[in-house]
Amino acid sequence: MNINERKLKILQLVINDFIINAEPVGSKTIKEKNLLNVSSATIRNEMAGLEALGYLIQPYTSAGRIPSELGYRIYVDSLMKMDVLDYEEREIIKNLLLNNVIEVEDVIRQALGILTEITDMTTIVSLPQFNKSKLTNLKLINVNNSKILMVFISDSGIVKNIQLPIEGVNQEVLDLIGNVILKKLKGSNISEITVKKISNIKSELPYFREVIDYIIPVLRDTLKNMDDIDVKLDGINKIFDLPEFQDVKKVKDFLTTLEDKEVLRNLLSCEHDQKISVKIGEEVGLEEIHGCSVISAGYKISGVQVGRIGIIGPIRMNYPGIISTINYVADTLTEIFSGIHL
Amino acid sequence: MNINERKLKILQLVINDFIINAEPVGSKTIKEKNLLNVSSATIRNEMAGLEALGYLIQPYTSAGRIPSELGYRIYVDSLMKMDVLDYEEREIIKNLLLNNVIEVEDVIRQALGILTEITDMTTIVSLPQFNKSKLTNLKLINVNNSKILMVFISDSGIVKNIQLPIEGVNQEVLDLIGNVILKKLKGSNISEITVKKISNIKSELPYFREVIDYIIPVLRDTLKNMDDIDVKLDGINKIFDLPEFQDVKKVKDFLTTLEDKEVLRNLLSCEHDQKISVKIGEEVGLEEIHGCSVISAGYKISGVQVGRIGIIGPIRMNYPGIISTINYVADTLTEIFSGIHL
DNA sequence: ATTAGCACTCAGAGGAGTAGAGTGAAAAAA
DNA sequence: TTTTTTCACTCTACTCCTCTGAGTGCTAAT
Repeated sequence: MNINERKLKILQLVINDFIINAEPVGSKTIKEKNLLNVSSATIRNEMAGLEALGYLIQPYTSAGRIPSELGYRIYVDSLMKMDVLDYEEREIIKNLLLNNVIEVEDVIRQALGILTEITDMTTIVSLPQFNKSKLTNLKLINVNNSKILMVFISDSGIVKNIQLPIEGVNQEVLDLIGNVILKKLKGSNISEITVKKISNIKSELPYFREVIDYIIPVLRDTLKNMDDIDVKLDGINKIFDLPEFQDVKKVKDFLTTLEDKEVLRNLLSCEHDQKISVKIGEEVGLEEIHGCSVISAGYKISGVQVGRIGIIGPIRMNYPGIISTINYVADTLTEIFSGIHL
Repeated sequence: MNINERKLKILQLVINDFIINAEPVGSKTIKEKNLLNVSSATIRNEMAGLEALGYLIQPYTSAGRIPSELGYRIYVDSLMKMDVLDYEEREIIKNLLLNNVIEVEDVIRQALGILTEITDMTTIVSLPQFNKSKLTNLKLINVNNSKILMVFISDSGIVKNIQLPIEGVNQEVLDLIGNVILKKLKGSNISEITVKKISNIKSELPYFREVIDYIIPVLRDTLKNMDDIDVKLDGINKIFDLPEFQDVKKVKDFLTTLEDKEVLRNLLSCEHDQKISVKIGEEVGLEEIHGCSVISAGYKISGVQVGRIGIIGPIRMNYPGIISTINYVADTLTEIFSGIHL
């Protein structure tokens, strides 16, 4: 059995139909689209061929066909016609995102919300990795007699707070210590701030040893912990409207699995930081989640891909439309983060 | 038809059984508990009486009875035997909470997680209202040439950051301005920082007018927006294990409704800031949520009730056990927030 | 006032029957 | 050889029916 133009055309029609109706597609349905001037019997023969090739699946004898994961792969790689977002849609997205361009995290959260509304899918985003950026400012602030606040600021405009329990150090001393630490570390790539570099600070601060001895290990641990990429989720209840999630067990599995941030990171991860990644079914690579696809696109801050934004939904989804939307949202994020310097 | 001891005893037994088994309770089941030396026929008569009084409901002819909301109300108010948490359970809760006593928000989040695990219910908490506390420190920090960061610290140890887009103001100037604003507002109750009070600051800062003119309205707006109580949710997927949520529509309604923070605030609100609040069924007062009860307890920071922690679940729940757990968790929060001064 | 006895009710499970969508394959047509 | 017509066949989903069992309410006896 070999593949041919007509088979591919039929595969495309079956997938297009199944994406909309979520029900097995029969030869008669394809015939009625009037795009192939052949009878339903011919289509049946071709469909049997596509099944033998592994692109279609028959749920049971005498049902129509549904696409296999391999079928979707072919579809995504070579059959689907990419949508181009029309001007209005692009303007809507851009304007909504430009609404709030002060804090990186807020812009991203906004983008996630917009993507949820447009795609009607559950959306995921990974926030910029703090440790990929450079430290530009650091402050120690007295909270009260028993606690100080450390504020880190990176060149990508991300702010991190850490509170440390330290007894009675006044603000002047904190400013002094803070300035010495900052002078030593300013401009360093955060992931490159090593134990050695930090230990050097000590030699420059002969006073307030007890405070320094306390702060430095905390600083080190904190920077180490920033390795974890933070991930956000939105639109989980979009799945309730999908026929794929009409039984409670499926919903439970889906929601329970997505509670784990490690899982979310995994969903968004992809080889070589590709711009667009489309994982279909088993390619998603999580044992807990079956029958889902993940589409994501990377966004950049100062030319470096620092995070990804995407969606997760049933394998049956509008790939071309969703890919273009995600792509545009990611591009707009990149544009906002580079144009207006945050 | 009048109420009597035996009827109340039967009501109690029916509710205790229904809480566990989630199925209509028949006269035979009650008889087999061997706590009443009467026949099932007598129990049937009494149950018919309880139904006439509105405490029990028969889902259909020839089914057992289930408690009505009124029945649960009587149960909670006077029939149930309050559990006392045993020593071990108290120790577990306390130790888990003492694990992390640096930031108020982290402790509360931890408490929420613990409550979810112990009660197997969806949990809700309202974070301390920033505007009920006093401003103790304020810093302006240069993020980069186009942005500054304002850090507010309150006496309850809560920290808020706001980023403002302001061009090229150097750190010395920011320190100066920050100090003047702080001197003027330090110790003020945040909700009492009025427009007038803020405007007074201007007169003390004859220099850097353009920066001041920009910062002051932002400061005012920010403080005004802090009125919103922030609310957190945990354990939403606990509902999947409950027989009450075995159809997708119910799950959808539940989850969709709880997405709205305003709804969550409503769930936790109660008259006169009672220590413990038990809202049963319709008393929950939300049109969108039926068949649920909400139990919550207030916690304090420096003697003032600043937030509440609680659970939401089906009306059929283990009231005595859950009430004592929530009560203990809230007390422990209060203790942590007062003992170790944050 | 309580209980035993009994006829009655109703949800839910299981089974039979039916409709309809869709197939595969043989035979006819192109 | 390829395509189409035709038709028997398959399988799900739905409806209708019956049967079972839990639980009731009522009556008469204790």
